Order: sequence, then structure tokens, then C-alpha cells
Amino acid sequence: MKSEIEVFREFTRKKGLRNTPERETIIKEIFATHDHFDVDELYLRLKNKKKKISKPSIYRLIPHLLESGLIQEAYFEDGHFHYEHIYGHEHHCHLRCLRCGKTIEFQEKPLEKLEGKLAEEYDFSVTGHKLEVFGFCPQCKVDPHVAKVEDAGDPRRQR
Amino acid sequence: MKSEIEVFREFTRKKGLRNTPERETIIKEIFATHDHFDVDELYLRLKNKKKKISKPSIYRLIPHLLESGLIQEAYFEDGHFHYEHIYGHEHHCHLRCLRCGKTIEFQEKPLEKLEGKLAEEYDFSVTGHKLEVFGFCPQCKVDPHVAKVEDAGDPRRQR
DNA sequence: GTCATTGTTGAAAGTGATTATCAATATTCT
DNA sequence: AGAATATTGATAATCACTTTCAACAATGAC
Repeated sequence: MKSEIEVFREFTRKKGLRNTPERETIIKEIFATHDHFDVDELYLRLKNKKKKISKPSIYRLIPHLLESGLIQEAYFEDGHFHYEHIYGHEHHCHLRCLRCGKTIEFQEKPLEKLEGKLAEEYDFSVTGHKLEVFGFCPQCKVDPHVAKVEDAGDPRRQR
Repeated sequence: MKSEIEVFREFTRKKGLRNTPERETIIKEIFATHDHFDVDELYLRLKNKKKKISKPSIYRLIPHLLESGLIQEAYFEDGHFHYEHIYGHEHHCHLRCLRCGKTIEFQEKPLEKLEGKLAEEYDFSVTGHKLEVFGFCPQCKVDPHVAKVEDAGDPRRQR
């Protein structure tokens, strides 16, 4: 299987973009762990490893990584998106608590049949999907309208 | 069927919140059309109808409307969320073009079986889900890596 | 109904994630 | 190698959203 770096190189070639050491450094760091990440976390991880990468470079790279299929948005929390690398993975979805923000990953039967139907019906080229299931976790579901989780915060707040 | 206003009144009662004329005005405006909305659009619609509602009041109401199940997030575009009212509707999902942002609503077979399985497996109280399917629309798919839609903008840009 | 409690409102200021600007630099193609 | 132009980092700007706070008003108790 092609490495993520190779995938990105092909992508830049096709798009007329340029590859740079900074971009490869960022991509390697993204794939260095299995964790979700956000821009700030990623920036700090790079900083801790003495890599001199600016935040704007990360922000500028993300749309390309999304379009190349290397990463996807995982969820929006605390005022910003969290991402995850998806190249070479089983597709998975998220089950999230609406009150405390607890997130569980789960595998679901691929919705390929649905994707095919939509592609045909609307003449789209379908590249993927995002399924989020919402609800209340064991702790929060006792009484979702009354229960208060100690300063867990509203998962939908901006920042 | 209970009206959306009645649903919200019950919700405030249960939660120890207060209902106000401002909130009912906002809710009525949300349900006055079938359209998706964002905070700014909603604010302008109210302003055009000479309703004196401040933006913070809208921002403060939205988490309650989400929690009460009257609305849901539809998608994130142009740097902010777009919402839609869902009370009394068939559930529907969105098919979106990654390049130009074109959005099509579609009905999908309810994922109730999946929801039930997740509820049991993770002891969650599942209240709903959001399914977005991504791809490239007929115009943009010709060559998604080269084609440029005249100033349609990157649907993922912040603002 | 009246009163006390406390959630809500609007205006204004603040916050912070993301984007734009721009000169210097580096990649890609010929 | 050289031209064309995309990328970088530092900085400033943007703007969606939140906070603050004093005035007000909904709710529940009496």
C-alpha cells in the first residue's frame, strides 16, 4: 500500500500544488499516533519535537488533506473541528453524548449501497460519508433535563 | 400533535428555564419556513419583520432548541453552522458537494436498528443521528482536482 | 394579586479560531 | 540553471460567538 506521503505527493502533482518538507513533517506527525487531533494540539506536538512549523501552514494544509482523503473531520467541539486520519483505516463513526461530549468510535456496516443509490440518482461522484449518532451517555442519561455534569461544559459551545 | 411552542414550554418547565415572548418569536420564525437557517439569516428575517430580537438571544436559545429536539445542526459552511427545524418532520440527511457546497436533502432508511444496537452496547440513550454524504456534484466532478467553480468558495473555509 | 427569586434581555466589549497579507524562499517545470 | 509561481512564517485582521452587566420580567410561594 502506498504511504500517506506518497498519496499526498500524487495529489499535489495532480492538482498542480507543491510538496514541501513542512507538509511532509505535518503529515508524518498526524499519522504518528492513532489519536484524533485539532490544529492546536498538532501544532504543540510539532513544537515539542522542535519542528518549526507555523500554525498557518497547518491551517493551509488541512483542506488539501481533506480533499485528498487522508483525513476527515471527526467532530466539532470547544469551538473548533477535531480531525482524524483515515487513510488505510476501516471507516468508523462516532457516538457522542450531547451533554458531556463523551465520544465512542464504532464500526458500522458500510453504507455503500446507499452511496451508490445517491450517486446514480443525483449524478454525484460520492467519496464518503460521516455518520454521527447522538444521545446521552450512561452518566448523563439518568435525567438529561436535570442532571448536571460538573463543569463538563456544553459540548456545542463555541469556545 | 403539540405545537413547537408547546413543546418548548414543556421543555422550559422541566428544565427550570423560563419562556419569554422573545423566545416564542424566534421559534415561530424558525418554523415559518421550510428553509435551513443560520443565526445571521434568522436575525435579519426577524429584523425585517420589525421584531426587536438581539443576536445574543438567538445564540442563547439555540442550545436549548437543540436539546429539546426542535432543531438540529444541518451542516457547517462559510464559518458557521446552519440549522433546520426537525420537529414533526421525516428525518432526512444531506448529500453535499465538497467543492461548491451544493446540498441535496434525501430520505434514508431509518438507522433505527443501528441506534438500538449502539444503545444496548454502550448503555447510551440514543436520541438521533446525523448522516452526511460527501462527493462532487455533476458540475464539479468532471475533474475535481482541476475544475474551478467561479468563486463558489471552499465549503470548508472558516469565514 | 403581590413579592421575592432568579433567569432573560440588549448593548457593548471581549475572545479566540481561522484567514489574509506580504516579502522572502523554495519547488516544479522547461 | 532559470522562470514561474506556490509556500512559508510573522503579523495583522476578521468575525462568529460569548461574556458582562444592569434593567427587566417570568415563575412560584404566599
